[in-house]
Amino acid sequence: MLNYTVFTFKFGTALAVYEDDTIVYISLGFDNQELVQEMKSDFKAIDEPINANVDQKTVESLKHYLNNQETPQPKYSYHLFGTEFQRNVWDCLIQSKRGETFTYSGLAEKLGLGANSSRAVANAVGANKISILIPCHRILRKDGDLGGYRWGPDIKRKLLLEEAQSLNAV
DNA sequence: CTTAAGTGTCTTT
DNA sequence: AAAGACACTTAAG
Repeated sequence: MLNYTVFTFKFGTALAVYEDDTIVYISLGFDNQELVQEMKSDFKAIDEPINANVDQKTVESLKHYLNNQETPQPKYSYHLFGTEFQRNVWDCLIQSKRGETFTYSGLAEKLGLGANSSRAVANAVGANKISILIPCHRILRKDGDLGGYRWGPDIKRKLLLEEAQSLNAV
């Protein structure tokens, strides 16, 4: 049974969908209604009903993670909806460390696709439904631009800034 | 600076 | 099966 919950965190509002302790979806934003709406349209292909019951333990640990940005937590198992290609791309990101950054073309090469299929990779990256846990904010354009971010460039910038700072602090 | 072409995958006809 | 959309990149005006 899927559940979802909306809560605030350091950079705004987050909506998480989970089943037991498996995180399935996280989106970020600033407006609760918008987040719920977006989530519902993202899950239109899924028949299962979504309740607003809150598993307090899951939510607390998730909040803690979002606020502290510690290294990926093994206790989360991710169920990733998506094609094999998309999961390959996402896996690359999940295995990345804090402070690490990529370009789309670099990621494409890493996947054995050749540097000019960057657009395909970008497409797959953009399709991810679990913000932060899939650190798609660590991807920058090759020309140095921030690039796009599904949940808003502001949040992306803040995340990168914080990761860079925490890296320097160590 | 701007424009255009190349590129692979996904979504929608 | 085909067309269009993309969180891109590179090269050429």
